Amino acid sequence: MSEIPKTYDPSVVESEWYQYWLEHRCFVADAHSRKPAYSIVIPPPNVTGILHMGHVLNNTIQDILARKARMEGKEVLWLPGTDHAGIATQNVVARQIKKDEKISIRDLGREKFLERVWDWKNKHGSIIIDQLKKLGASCDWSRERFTMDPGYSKAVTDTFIDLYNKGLIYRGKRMVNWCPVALTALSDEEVIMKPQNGAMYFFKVQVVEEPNTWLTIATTRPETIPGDTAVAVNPKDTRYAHLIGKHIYRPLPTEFPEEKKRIPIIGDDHVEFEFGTGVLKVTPAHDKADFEIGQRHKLEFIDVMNPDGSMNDLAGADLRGLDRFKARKVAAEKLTELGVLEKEEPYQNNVGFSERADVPIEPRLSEQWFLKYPSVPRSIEVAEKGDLKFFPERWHKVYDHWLNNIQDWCISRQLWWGHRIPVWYRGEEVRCQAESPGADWTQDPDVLDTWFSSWLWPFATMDEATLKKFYPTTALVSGPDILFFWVARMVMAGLEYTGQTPFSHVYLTGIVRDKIGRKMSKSLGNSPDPLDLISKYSADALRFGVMRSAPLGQDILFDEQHVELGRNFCTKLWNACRFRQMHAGEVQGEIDPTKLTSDDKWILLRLDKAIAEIGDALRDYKFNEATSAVYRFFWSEFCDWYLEASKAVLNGTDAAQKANTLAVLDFILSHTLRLMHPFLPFVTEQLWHGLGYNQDMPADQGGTTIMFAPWPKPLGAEFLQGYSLDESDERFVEAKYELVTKARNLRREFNVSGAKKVRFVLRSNSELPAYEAAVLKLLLNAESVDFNAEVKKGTPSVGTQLGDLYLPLEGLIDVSAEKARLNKELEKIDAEIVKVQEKLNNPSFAQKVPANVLEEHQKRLADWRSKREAVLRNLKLLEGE
RNA sequence: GGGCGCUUGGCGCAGUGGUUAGCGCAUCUGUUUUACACACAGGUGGUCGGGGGUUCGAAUCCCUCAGCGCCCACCA
Repeated sequence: MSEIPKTYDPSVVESEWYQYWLEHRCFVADAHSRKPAYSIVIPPPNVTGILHMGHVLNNTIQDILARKARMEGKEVLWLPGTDHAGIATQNVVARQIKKDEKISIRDLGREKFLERVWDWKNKHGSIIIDQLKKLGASCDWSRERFTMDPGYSKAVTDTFIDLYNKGLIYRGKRMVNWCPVALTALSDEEVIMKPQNGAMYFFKVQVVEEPNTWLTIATTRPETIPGDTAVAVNPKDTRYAHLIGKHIYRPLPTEFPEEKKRIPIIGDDHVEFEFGTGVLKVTPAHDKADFEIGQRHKLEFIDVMNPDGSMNDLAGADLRGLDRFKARKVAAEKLTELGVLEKEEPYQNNVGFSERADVPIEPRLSEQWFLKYPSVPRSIEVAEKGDLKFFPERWHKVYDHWLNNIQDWCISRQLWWGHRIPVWYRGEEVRCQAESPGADWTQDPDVLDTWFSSWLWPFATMDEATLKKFYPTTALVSGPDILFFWVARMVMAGLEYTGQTPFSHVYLTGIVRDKIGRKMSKSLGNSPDPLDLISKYSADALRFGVMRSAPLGQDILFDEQHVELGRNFCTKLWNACRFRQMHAGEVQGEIDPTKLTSDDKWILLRLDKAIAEIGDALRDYKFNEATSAVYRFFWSEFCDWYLEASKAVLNGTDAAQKANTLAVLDFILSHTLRLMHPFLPFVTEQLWHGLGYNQDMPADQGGTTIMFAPWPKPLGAEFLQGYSLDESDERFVEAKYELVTKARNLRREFNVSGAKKVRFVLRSNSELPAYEAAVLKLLLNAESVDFNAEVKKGTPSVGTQLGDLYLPLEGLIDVSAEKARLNKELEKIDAEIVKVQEKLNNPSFAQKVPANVLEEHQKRLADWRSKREAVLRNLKLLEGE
């Protein structure tokens, strides 16, 4: 046992213990262990990323699960790593190069650029890993993986080849979400719909065959008119149905000859009667729905834009070279000049934005690789059958809905940073294989969507032995924002390639928001730097604060005050342990059951309850409940009551009794530290050693580190019986504490300072044992507690379950005031009695209510009545002689 | 348009049919009492978004309205 210093300096302690754990290989998972396995794979953060509050939440939860599992005797693997994050990383490095060297990456060339990205990765890639270490994450760093590691990359390539050979991957010219800034295709999931304020343009077109007939078309995108290859109406729409088969002249580009502007009027069910004018311009190359109409009617596809979103030659002389937004305005002007623009109305619609570049995506026809998702029915089935469970459960529905409506996944990206598509071309020949078939073959220039690699994460990260021991993993902890991107896809890949769901529990955290509910973001500047919080309050404090405010799957409104609370809690723990140590003595061994005081029994029972509660809460992933239970037990029950009561013995003279109380204190503290360790790994480790609890333990049971000390189990019937702990002890002690609270209230009401030692009188039928009297005296800060002594008329009093308590006050007695006070009290009690009685008098209540509820109500009534009697007794005393 | 979540004291949340609706923060009062002022003791403050229903009994179940938020969806 080393001496616990007066103040706790987390900054030193935390880094020392982390180093210690690393040196003792505490986080390393043994694939050949005989212990039952518990495994988690980390959601790999972006290599370019820095730790934010979402990571703190996510990884604290995983760490809690991992640490608890270790203490429960499991062989734990928490597998860490990072994601190459294609677009994000490419952007970051490209921007840096542009800034430093004023050159674009195209100038640099593919090979050179990739070298730069690797340089960047090697230089900065460990930042977020180091930050996780600061947080206390107990990951097995010896197994750290990166999605572009050679082995991992091979898995990605092999997967592609396999799915290709199965006919699930195909190449096709289709409508994709095109990001005009990143110049790449995106998956549907990477598109974010945002309401935009734009305009609806109404323009008219002349029917070729009926020059007197004009149709009015509504559009938000007049710049795409040069790409229109038909006009569509609903065949059931009587206003227009007769025109199907005829033609109109497309107004743009103006300089085109008439025959080039002549486009058909077609009938298609997709057109809504009510919307706009009921006439739809069809632009198959620039709109997903129009593309489908185009296919149905074998229309021409005219692409009028360049990849960067500017207009090309086909858009005509007026628009050529203009940016799409500028072109929209110019197109509207042209329509006005032609005299065909009827009106322009403000209009709000949803526009898809590129997640990364935050610009409107362009639906664009392009040649891409697509994947028909594998193992979809089984993915739905495993969740239905409960082999895959969601916490909270409601996410199952969301998962299910997505799987039932998925479209093929566009997996190719026009980027350089990522896994190259393993497809080779020679003229018309195509081959899908890892290595080049020969010198005259060229590889597909595209890379794969980052998620096409991360969906293999739970198994592609593991070697054979590790897989055998730790796969499938136990739990996955993720934010709900990547449920589709990552979680669902991992299930599919897992089922397809391992035949098993890669994890059986999915815990979806809330999203961390600021205290007024906004999403944390760099641009708002409302995201605190977790490292600042750690250096200000400690990692333990940060973890505790975040956990305490993280209800099951609800969004978390982050407030620094939570962290402050966490720090205060650590300090409280520190001081309570110091208190134990100040009362000297070596760690006490066994508790002598015959020497237990009522308070000892009470706190042991409370501990038992807390252990059960914390265990249950953690089993259900209710981290805030677990944290609250820890908090309540330790602070409100142990510190506020037991510790204070224990001073009656510790400051006394009975050495044997003292030793027993110290043994109880050690028992409680040892359990408490272990219960807290998953939440507060550092301070608990420090105190575990500081109090010497490691000394009697075998090395793998907490002798070296609290990390492997056994996780507390409920004490069990045998223990409770052996120590003769039962409800009567609980009731008595609670009555005692109730008396103390009431007495303190009495002081308050009569302005008697809590610091002043005063005399109390307790009048009761049964005498209190000396120990109880001593505890009362201490808790009441009394000069004495006189049993059944005489009190003067008008002495303030309060009725308790242990008797009537009086606070004799010389010279301060005011009979009428006291009478008024008691009468007021009486009124309150009477009201309660009426309430309960009314319930009990209701005949259907007595009939229908279960026996225990009835009993409870009767007990309550008796309780109120005895309180009433106490007040009446005292009133009588006031009036009497 | 569909789905989901939320609405409890000033703020953030617990409580999902049965004690006097809890907790933390904030606030007010008192206390520097040898574990802790990052503390201790005590207090003020809510009838549980509105309305209706089921029930002996509802914050808790059902219906409905309203507000906030999220997700999904090819209405130009």
